[in-house]
Amino acid sequence: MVMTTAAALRARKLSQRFYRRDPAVVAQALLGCALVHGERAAMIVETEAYLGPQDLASHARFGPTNRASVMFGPGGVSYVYLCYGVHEMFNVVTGLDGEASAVLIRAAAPICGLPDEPNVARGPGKLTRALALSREQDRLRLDGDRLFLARYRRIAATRVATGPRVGVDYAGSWAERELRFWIDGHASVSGARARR
DNA sequence: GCGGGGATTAACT
DNA sequence: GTTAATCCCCGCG
Repeated sequence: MVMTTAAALRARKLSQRFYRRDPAVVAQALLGCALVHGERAAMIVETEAYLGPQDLASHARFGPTNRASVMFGPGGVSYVYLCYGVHEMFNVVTGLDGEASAVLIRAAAPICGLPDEPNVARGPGKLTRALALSREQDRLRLDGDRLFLARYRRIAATRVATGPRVGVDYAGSWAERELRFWIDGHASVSGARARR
């Protein structure tokens, strides 16, 4: 078996069209896809959808602010921000221009260019660290040469689990919506507050 | 300007 | 289970 490289994944890059759909649809479709940054690549195993200004868990709830205005543009672009003054979070903007939706990438399994340990990118903060993603990668097209997503593994619908999003208890009834998606039983899915 | 708090993590008790 | 780390965004005045 030949080791997959970041260069080999380039041929399977996702098009801009992929992202211009409903964030919950994109969140599920991203499971099993590869997130590639330079020579590093990991398979996405956990995502969350954020629906728009009406979603009280989303940064879009404040409108098109300096930080989050990229969410209001067309999909296929990165949104990276600093959380708790400590961790950077990597998001994929989705939908059409004017629809402020996005998908948070919460966990991934190593493919190449990073330590082959199931926990190295388990959790959104650890994922950005493992893939060397930071706010320098904010607002970049996701079909670039160094930063892109690609088809990698096909995940059967029966292997996809859903549940409430993590860390958004302040969002009232929006906290209960099942907008978190993960590959059931995968060792790289974040576990701490996985279930409620 | 000021103050509150957060899409987290690791290291404690 | 609890908490520190650490910063900048956002709302308000």
